[in-house]
Amino acid sequence: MPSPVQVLTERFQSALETAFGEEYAGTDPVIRPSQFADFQANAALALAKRLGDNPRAVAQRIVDALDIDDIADAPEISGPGFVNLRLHDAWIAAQVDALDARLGVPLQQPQTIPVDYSAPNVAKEMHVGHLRTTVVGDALVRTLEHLGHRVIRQNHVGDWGTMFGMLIEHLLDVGEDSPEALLMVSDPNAFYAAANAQFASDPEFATRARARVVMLQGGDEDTLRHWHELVDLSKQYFNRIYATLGVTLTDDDLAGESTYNDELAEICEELEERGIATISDGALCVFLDGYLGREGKPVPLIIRKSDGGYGYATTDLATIRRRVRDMKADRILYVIGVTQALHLNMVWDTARKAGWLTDDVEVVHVQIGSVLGEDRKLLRTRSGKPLKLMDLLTDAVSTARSVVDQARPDLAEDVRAAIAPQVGIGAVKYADLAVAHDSDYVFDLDRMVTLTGNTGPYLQYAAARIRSIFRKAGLTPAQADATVVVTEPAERALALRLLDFGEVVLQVGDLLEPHRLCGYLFDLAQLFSSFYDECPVLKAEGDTRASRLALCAATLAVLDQGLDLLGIPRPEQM
RNA sequence: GCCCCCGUAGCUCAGGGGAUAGAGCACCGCCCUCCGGAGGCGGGAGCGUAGGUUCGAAUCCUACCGGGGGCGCCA
Repeated sequence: MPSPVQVLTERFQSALETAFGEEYAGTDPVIRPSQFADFQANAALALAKRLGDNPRAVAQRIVDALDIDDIADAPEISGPGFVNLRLHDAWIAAQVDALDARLGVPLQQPQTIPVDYSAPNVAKEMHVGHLRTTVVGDALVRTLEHLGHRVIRQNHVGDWGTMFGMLIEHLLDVGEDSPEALLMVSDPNAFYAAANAQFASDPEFATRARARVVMLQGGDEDTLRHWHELVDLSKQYFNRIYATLGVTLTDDDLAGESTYNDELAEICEELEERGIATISDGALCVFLDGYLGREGKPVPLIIRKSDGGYGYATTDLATIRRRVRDMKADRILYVIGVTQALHLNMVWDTARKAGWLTDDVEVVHVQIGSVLGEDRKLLRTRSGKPLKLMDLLTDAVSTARSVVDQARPDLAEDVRAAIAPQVGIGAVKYADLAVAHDSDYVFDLDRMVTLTGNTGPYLQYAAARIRSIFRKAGLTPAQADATVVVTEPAERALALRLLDFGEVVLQVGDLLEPHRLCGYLFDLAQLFSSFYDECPVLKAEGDTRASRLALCAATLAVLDQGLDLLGIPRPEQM
């Protein structure tokens, strides 16, 4: 079921071909929403110069060749050469009727798309930065899969490094099943801090820790077993967060730094042999054109430290090689903080130079902006410490609880208790998704959970109320399959907007911008609100009632599908 | 110093080169005895500055101003 924009684009392209010849068949007719009609076509203005004719005359020639009587009124030429289009009510209604389970979302030519997102660190608390890459990444993944792509989730967890010597020794000291060890699951920063304090204050411990690092890197079996225990404890922590958030990541998606260990030496050797990397101050570095740092000095990408260890530049090179060579990626997404832009660009340029990244593979940095506090600085606790993510989520749920309590005192206690997490988590996730992913935004829990404005709870409420209409009608939405008839302006506006869903989802997958879907769903919910305000549904009779119920069902389906693509929970009632 | 991101209404944010720049919140004034008010209608107020490209710029380019971030052995 093509969207109105697609239908109109096709009609205009054949008109352009008819009017101006084959070479114009592929021209974009520039179909846009219009304040004076349903849509406008702006192609004439751009074509005027090329055709050596004035824009209004060009518009007339297009209109003369245009065949759209079956779907729209006679086009009007206005202003400097805009072609205004008003779709037939009957056509709009028929298009809504024709919506199937995909709701107008096309299946694209499948691509293989590894998506790198979330990427927390073992033995460290996830913070709001991780929250955003996790939530945005998951929405992109869901959307791309829905569009028919083969998405490979890549949770590039920080599970390797010199700090593991210290962590392992600490684990051994406190005992594997001790309460202190279980802090890894409940409060990983506390575990880390305890280990670190020991390292700083106890020379004997520090010596053991350093020796342990050597054993770990040497592949000592016993040490590896302990390392696994640590990673497993952290997995429990990650999974607790993911379950709370309703994120699709599982253990199968873990592709941590440690999984690249065997490739790092080889990568360095190859780059050095081929003269791409050189030793500088004892470290193996890649210097690339165009990267200058302080005082005009070239910025190195350090792929092997002077002590022989490897940093994240090397593992990131390994990720590219694996994703291009082994996974046969068409597109690779890195859903990572905006602060990593320089690093990523240097890694990509190095990979291109080495031939590991080829021009037929598109790499995209989905830049994630920072989450700020009211003071416009990075969000922290009042005492200035980084915020524990689980605390933040707990806060969100309890704030949502009070909103639900206030809005729905009629519901039973246990029902309200069940709704609160859906609303609270949905509110936080939606706030992350509703603003452009690369912009910083101010975290304001109270605003996120309100039932008015562009919030998650507003959309959840919209869907819940439509469900309640069907409960009251004694029907399931699926049973509301009557023919849609569009007469009232509010019905028309709602129906027309429903038809844009596929186009919007396509854009989200294309531009990797979930906030477009948020904006669309909000707009749709508002249009539904106006419709419901102006057009009685249950009180209407006969075909009108049936038609309006069908519109309700279509709106609910789009809201549900849209929220699902965003990963926002959908309470039955609220 | 170099590079990246960002300056849109009082606040939080949208605006894929197109007509008179939008929404939400906040504020002011009206209206609706409503299927569960996420009510409805109206109002004030804005594209950091200066150039350039274009028939047309919030959008593309350049400079400047202002804010944030990054820039050799943490990841």
